[in-house]
Amino acid sequence: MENQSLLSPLLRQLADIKPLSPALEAALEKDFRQQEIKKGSMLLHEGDVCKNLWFLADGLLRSYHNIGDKEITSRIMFTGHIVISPGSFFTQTPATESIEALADCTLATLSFSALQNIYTKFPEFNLHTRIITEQYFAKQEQRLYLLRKHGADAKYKYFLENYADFLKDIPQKYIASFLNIAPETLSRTRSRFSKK
Amino acid sequence: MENQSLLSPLLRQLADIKPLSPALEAALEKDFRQQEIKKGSMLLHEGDVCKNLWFLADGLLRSYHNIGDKEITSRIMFTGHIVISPGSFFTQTPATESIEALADCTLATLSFSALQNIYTKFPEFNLHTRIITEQYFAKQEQRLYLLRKHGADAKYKYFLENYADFLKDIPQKYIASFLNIAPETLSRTRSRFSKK
DNA sequence: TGCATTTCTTGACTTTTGTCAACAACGTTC
DNA sequence: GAACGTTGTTGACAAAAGTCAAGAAATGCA
Repeated sequence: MENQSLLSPLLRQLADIKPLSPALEAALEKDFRQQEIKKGSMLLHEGDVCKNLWFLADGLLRSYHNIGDKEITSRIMFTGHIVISPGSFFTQTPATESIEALADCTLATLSFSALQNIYTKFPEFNLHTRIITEQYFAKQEQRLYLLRKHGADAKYKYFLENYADFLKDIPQKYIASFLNIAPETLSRTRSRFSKK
Repeated sequence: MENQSLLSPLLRQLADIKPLSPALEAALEKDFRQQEIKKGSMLLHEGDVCKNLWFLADGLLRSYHNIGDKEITSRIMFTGHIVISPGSFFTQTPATESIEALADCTLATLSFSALQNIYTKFPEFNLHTRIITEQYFAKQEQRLYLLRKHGADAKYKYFLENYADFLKDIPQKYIASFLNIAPETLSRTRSRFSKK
């Protein structure tokens, strides 16, 4: 990858877990390639295999499922996130979700096969990804907790306390979808909250 | 651990990922200890740090959150599962969930610190746990998908297709809690389904 | 700046689910 | 096998959220 600074936040994140050998760092810089996508375009289509891992150097992404005739937002990912469709990437089977860009994005892209080669050549990299997977796992738990909350008010309150800072500039319809409630319900909940 | 056969399903699972060196296998057999708990007893209390990883050699466990005045089931774990409270175990911070035994259980228990020692002595073990964490991560996604489904009927249908085989002998009130619906609603949904 | 599109809000209404209560079914224990 | 506690079912009702529709506000684009 030519533009080294794009990858440096990720490399720093990895080095914080355990310093990377120069050879491993060089391999990562070689195998990640830069990718730009425009707001509104799709990074992954439901049914396709997620063949890449992305580091979102800048921008905003949304993953969603089509359930019946409506879209339900599974995750919203912003600058600094490592992005995959987990079930699809890990097992290289068709994805059940799509990923779209909510803003122009700059990505660093690593293919599944390149990652496997890195694991083979640098077995110590398993430590880094083990820990990162654990971190994202714990985040998923928090997400599950939100969805289990009863009542739009409780969900919105939890959202304010745990996600609002990150998801400040996002259209409300996506927040509603993230909370798994109708946009109208969110609108009413918000006006009820602001009256207090 | 004296009773080697208790651990062998886990060792086989690990060896399927990549064969274990005899030294690593010996270390695991040494550090895992056998533990029995009775139906109804607690394996982990909300607020405590999850200091152990368990391999559920036999039995049935349920994890749940106390939300408001009611319990909401997060997971149901049966024979063969690796059990932790993820957010708590990975970061050694207080758990937000409790784990109770729905049946008499036989467990193989590994402490967090023993696991860290194993990582230090056998860095190659990170490969195994990286892959296992990925597998459980993908399962969580499926769980999230269920909770996002709208309507008791759709949830129950998804449950039948994806979980029913595993959760056959479990009281319905826990299934209802697993689906995040009231037991009465599940009862009505079931009777509606059986009429078709 | 002005027009067009999208998003947000509000109201009226419908549908779904939760709640409470009574009772039936089941399993356990003595 | 009788009495108990637990679990599951059913009904009536209340509460919550979804839906549809109209208009306001915000945004994007020419």
